[in-house]
Order: sequence, then C-alpha cells, then structure tokens
Amino acid sequence: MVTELNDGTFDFCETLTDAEDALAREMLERASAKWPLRVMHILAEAKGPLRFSRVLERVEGISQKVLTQTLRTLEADGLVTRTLYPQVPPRVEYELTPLGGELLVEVVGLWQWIANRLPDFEAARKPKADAV
Amino acid sequence: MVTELNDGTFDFCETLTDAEDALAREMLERASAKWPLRVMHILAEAKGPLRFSRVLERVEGISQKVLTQTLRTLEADGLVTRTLYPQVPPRVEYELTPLGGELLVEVVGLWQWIANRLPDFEAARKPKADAV
DNA sequence: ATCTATACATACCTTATGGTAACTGAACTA
DNA sequence: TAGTTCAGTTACCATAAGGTATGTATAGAT
Repeated sequence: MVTELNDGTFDFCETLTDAEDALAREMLERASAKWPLRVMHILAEAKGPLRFSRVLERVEGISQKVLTQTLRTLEADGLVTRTLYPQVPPRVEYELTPLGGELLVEVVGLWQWIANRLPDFEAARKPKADAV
Repeated sequence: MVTELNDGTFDFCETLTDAEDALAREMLERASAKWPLRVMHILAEAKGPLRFSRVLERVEGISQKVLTQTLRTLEADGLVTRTLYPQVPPRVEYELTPLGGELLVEVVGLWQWIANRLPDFEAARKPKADAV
C-alpha cells in the first residue's frame, strides 16, 4: 500500500501485506466508530475499572444489549479487560488496557485535529449562493 | 469534553460546545469509514482529477450506486470537488480538495500507527490457552 | 434506425445494526 | 413467599446500509 499526496511528500507503508492492510483498516474503522469510541472514552475518564452499570449510565443513549456487544468486541481486540467477580449479584468490571489507552490517544488526536478545523468543514458546506 | 488517561497526561478540548463535539465525532466516523477512506485514497493516489468510471474501477468491490452516494457525501463535506463537463456522453471528474488531502494525511497517520502495532493487536487476540 | 458510451437514478431485495421489552439465576431481604 | 439486585441473554421489530438489475438522456457512429 502506497500513499502519495499531490505534493509528493507522502509515501510509506509498503511493507504491509494485503491482509495486514485490511486488518489495520478494520481496526481503524472499529476504533473510530460511535459506540466503541465513546465507551473507551468513558473508561479512560474513569482512570480505573468500572462496573457494567456505571458504564451503561455514562454512555448516553446506548442500550444494554449494544453495550454488552461493544464491550465484548473491545475485549476481543485487547482494548479492554473484563473481570468477573463471582459474587451474587455478580460484579463485572471493565478497564481500558494500555493498548486501548494508547489507541484512544491516537484517535482522540485525530478527533482533535478535526475539531480544530471545524470552521473549514462548515465553510465547505455553506457555499450555495455565492458560486464562482 | 475532557479526556484524561490513567497517567493524567491528557486533558484538552474543553472549549468545544456539545454540538461542535458531536460534529467532530461525526466527521471522524465518516472519514474513517470503509468506502470514504478508500475513495479518498484512490483520489490521492491519482494526484489529480479522476472520472467517475476510473474511480469505480479502482475502488475494489464498490457498487456504482454506493460510489455515487459516497462521492456526493464527500463533496458535501468539502473533501472532494465534482466537475461536470457538459459533453455527450457526460464527463464528470472528481478531485481531492486540499482539506480532503489534509484529512487523509491525518487518518492515514492513524492507520499507520495501528499497522505498526498490529502484532500487539494480534497478540491480544491469541491468549486462550495460556491464561495467567 | 439502432447501437454505444457515460454518469447516473430508481426499484427491489437482502443483510446488518440497533432498539425495546421480557426473561434468567442466585443469594439476600422483608 | 415474594421482591430486589446485577449482568447479562433472548426474542422480536424497525431502520439503515448496501447489492443487483434496469432505466434514462443525448450525440455520434454504423
């Protein structure tokens, strides 16, 4: 995979196989999707383990079914740990892994970059009346 | 919006309104989704305008319907330009805008970061047999 | 008169995603 | 005995996303 911009300053990532390329794209897609990003964000803010119910409360608008799915996927990707304390009623705690934390930093960086250029995006949407 | 990691080194982006925050997240989601990312990538590689059919050929697996939708969305977001040459048969050319190019650089940077850590992600998925 | 090329639009269908609501299990409580 | 808690699971339904196939407009070529 080669990427070059118009000014020719861009060219890397040639050592990846197609499979690796696809996997990286998939992770990017997953990590920047709506629910996973918000869940990881909440877990990062907590600075420690959170019970299922606490996450459910703090991720506004998510249903418990989708939260379960999301957390399981994050766990499978090594971004979150799940710890079951065999009590009654059960206690399950979720926590961001170091890998998850690092990934979140990167994604939030991109999100930040976009936020800084929001005026540009908004400007790009406007020009209806004043065509050149 | 505040984001802090476990080591407390992370805290910014507090000046955004909720609306701006949501918009930035939305752009992030859109930009890192499957088709938009691949289309932008093709357009970046082309280093210039591409006709609709050329894009369709190069974005493997996309249907013409979805490509049309994707390009229109990218255009509405100010990431690509659409130029219609009123010939018969029609000629339409698409090109990355500077804003689109910049965004792609950022997203590809994240994608690169992920690619560099693929071993970590793969390792995170493995540990089934050797639990601690 | 028919065919071709281009960039779509449209109708129709399948799949995926996500939401709601009800159910579970087991111990503790009233 | 019935109710509560927690972390789900399950069944069911609505919406969205995406695929396939076909239609359209127009001018030039055959």
